[in-house]
Amino acid sequence: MAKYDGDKVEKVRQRRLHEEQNLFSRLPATYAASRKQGQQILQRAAGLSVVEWRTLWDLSEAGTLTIRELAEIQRADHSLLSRALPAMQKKGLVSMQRDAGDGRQTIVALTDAGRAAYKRAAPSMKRRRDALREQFTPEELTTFVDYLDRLEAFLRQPIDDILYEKERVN
Amino acid sequence: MAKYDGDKVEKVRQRRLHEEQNLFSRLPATYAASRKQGQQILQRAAGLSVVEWRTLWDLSEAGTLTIRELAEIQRADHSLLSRALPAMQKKGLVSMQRDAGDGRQTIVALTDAGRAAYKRAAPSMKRRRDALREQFTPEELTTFVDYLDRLEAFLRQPIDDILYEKERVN
DNA sequence: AGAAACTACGTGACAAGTCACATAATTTTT
DNA sequence: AAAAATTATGTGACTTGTCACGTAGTTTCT
Repeated sequence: MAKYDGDKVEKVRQRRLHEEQNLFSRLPATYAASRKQGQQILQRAAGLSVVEWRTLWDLSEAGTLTIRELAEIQRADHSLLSRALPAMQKKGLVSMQRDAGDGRQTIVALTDAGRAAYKRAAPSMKRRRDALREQFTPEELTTFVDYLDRLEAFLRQPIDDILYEKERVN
Repeated sequence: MAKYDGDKVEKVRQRRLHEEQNLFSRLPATYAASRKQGQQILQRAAGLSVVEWRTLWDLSEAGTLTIRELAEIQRADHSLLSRALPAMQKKGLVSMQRDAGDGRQTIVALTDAGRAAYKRAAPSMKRRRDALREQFTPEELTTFVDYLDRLEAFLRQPIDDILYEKERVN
């Protein structure tokens, strides 16, 4: 005895369809899917979290880095790293030591275990990036990144510039 | 006495540049910026959170909805709504009642206060959407959403399809 | 040199998501 | 009709991310 309210179903469909065209509502869902997929792959391949993976990758590519540098590369707040790193150290993935030259900084370096974990995860992550390249042409990817660039620039504007744009002298 | 390690600076720059082209690493930062901007506007305009705003908007457009329907429209997990709604009820923004017809469901409806809060926030949010349309042409926006569509479809694939694609019989 | 300003990091509090699992109500099967 | 499967919701635990603020170390200014 399905009490089917066709009108209601249609309303939901309409609303969902409408949201489908809204960039601001698509972005969270797309990112959430990305994060979830990344988490699954990393968990399975090497028992790593996304933040851990990014950190190992950056250290592999750029050598030792400070917390601030890691945060800058990852476009994230330093506090995220500040919290994740001690745990990574405890797991033996990285070493941390105060910079002798500048006592404020902490120098983070890969350990052998960190390098090994990176190597366990890297092939799967590479396969994922390769698979993405099968879905988009190089031109599309370039355009996509360009759109994200422009969107991010827009989003990082002071909100007054957006809300009271007419008063801007531009 | 700036101990300037030019080589190191260059490494960081290189690494950041590299990440700049990586969709998987741009997405989190772009989304974070979007969320932050939305939070600021909503907080200032009506003291609302993003989840609250979405919910008020959906209810305004589609009438009363169940928790599942709200989650579906928002492409989010039902638990997010399940947690947010009681607080919204306490604030007087929505009413919740068990569906008499199907005792599993909860019917969520706007209250007058909810409608008022929606009306306070809506103009700013509309201005933001309008401002976005000044940054992208309609064609670009369509393409952008299409890319997000395709990316999301890719991301929601079972990870085995991605990691062992060669074995797929497709 | 001492004061003032700046920088790096740690940490508490919160928002927005996810998953897994429990429970109760409904629907489908046998 | 009873059993089995499905569905809607609630809830604990966790990840990723933000901000604000405190503290300590460095740099700049006077």
